[in-house]
Amino acid sequence: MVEKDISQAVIGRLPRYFRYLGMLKDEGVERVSSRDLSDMMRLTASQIRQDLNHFGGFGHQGYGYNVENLYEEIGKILGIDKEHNLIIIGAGNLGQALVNYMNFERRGFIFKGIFDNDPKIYGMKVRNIEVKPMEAVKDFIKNNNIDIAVLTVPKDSAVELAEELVSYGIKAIWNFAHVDLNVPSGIKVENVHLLDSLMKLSYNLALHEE
Amino acid sequence: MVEKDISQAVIGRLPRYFRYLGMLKDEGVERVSSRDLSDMMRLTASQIRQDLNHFGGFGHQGYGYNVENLYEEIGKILGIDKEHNLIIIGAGNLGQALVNYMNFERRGFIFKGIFDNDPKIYGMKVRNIEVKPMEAVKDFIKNNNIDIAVLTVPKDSAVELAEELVSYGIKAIWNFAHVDLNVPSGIKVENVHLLDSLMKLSYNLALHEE
DNA sequence: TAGATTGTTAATCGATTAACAATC
DNA sequence: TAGATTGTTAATCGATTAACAATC
Repeated sequence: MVEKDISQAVIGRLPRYFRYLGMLKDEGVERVSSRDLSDMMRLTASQIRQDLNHFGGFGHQGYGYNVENLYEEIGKILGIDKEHNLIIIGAGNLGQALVNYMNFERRGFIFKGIFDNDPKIYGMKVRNIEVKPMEAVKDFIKNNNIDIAVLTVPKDSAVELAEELVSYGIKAIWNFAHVDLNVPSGIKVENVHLLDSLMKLSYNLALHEE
Repeated sequence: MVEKDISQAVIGRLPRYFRYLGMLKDEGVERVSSRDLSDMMRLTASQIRQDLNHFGGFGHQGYGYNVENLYEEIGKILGIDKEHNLIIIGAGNLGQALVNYMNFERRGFIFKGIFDNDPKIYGMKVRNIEVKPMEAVKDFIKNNNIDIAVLTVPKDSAVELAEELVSYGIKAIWNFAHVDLNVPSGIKVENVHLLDSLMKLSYNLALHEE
């Protein structure tokens, strides 16, 4: 992977392309034109072609794109042709819900460990994974080839925990805590700020009310 | 609220402004300049001033912005000066986790009802709210002044359910199902596509690996 | 071959940044 | 008053859309 400097706007659309191509594949569709795909996805054919051509010429003139091939190529670009090992920090409701959600595993995101700092739940099992104390996380990362840490802890401890995880070699954090993490450049953070999302909905709702 | 045609890029930044202003308020800070705020938030002072001026001149020359005042104004813009009543469709792990998460309620997002189509869990209580059968949702919406429906159901039933909810008068949907809903214009949808988010992280991780 | 559709260049549109007069 | 900082206009940058020659 040497495609550099591709805007996050483009990258943000890739999973959606992937999803639509997966649907077409499941329907047994063999090829699709940028025009047809754009009709389905409600964006312009031009944008689709521009987006894809950041990564290579996957299409054929007069034919369009081979669905199965393009699906696979986007999968590779997204790095989900390989498995990823995850740990989750914070075994609360949300943490447990994520571990129990099977679709991540189907796409190669495998939960390997769950950690918490509440002794009352040490040993508790969530989908066959035992909750371990935070003290065990350092060795666990080293010994289990962990790529991604999922932070489902209260915001007050999140910033400090992120720094700790980075010091143990974690390169990517999926952050559900409602706070901006402060990590060195090179460490990838993807925020899921649920309250922010809900506020956006509230704004758009207020706009057309009354 | 008559501020129209403001780009979603701007709106997407409002909750973050709100969060930083809340922090400053809690620290007892009285005023802040766009410059100071931009240093904290790692964006340009120019952008902050442009963003805010979409909604009005909240600052004062030579002084900056009054923290408490700006915090309140942004709260109003986001529509969280009022309470919102929500129902949740799908009482699985994620649905339960959301209901149990107290921070939504603290911001005026109140879960009023939980619905599912699995008879085995009818009557089960999640934070004192009883899970009701889907058949009850129509009347519930009518009688309880519900603004927002939260969809935490498998993707296969989501599209149909969304249409049903719209027919009952729901104006906003917070969609956790991994599918694009098909609703009339005017109905607000905010998607939380967790798998897409994780894929973005995977992409960015792959980029700098090896 | 004729028709379809790509990849890519050029044109447009929109968002961000810079600059500065206004003014507290 | 002098200094600080806004609100706003102008300049720049980047992303999206349009157009079309290349070619399957």
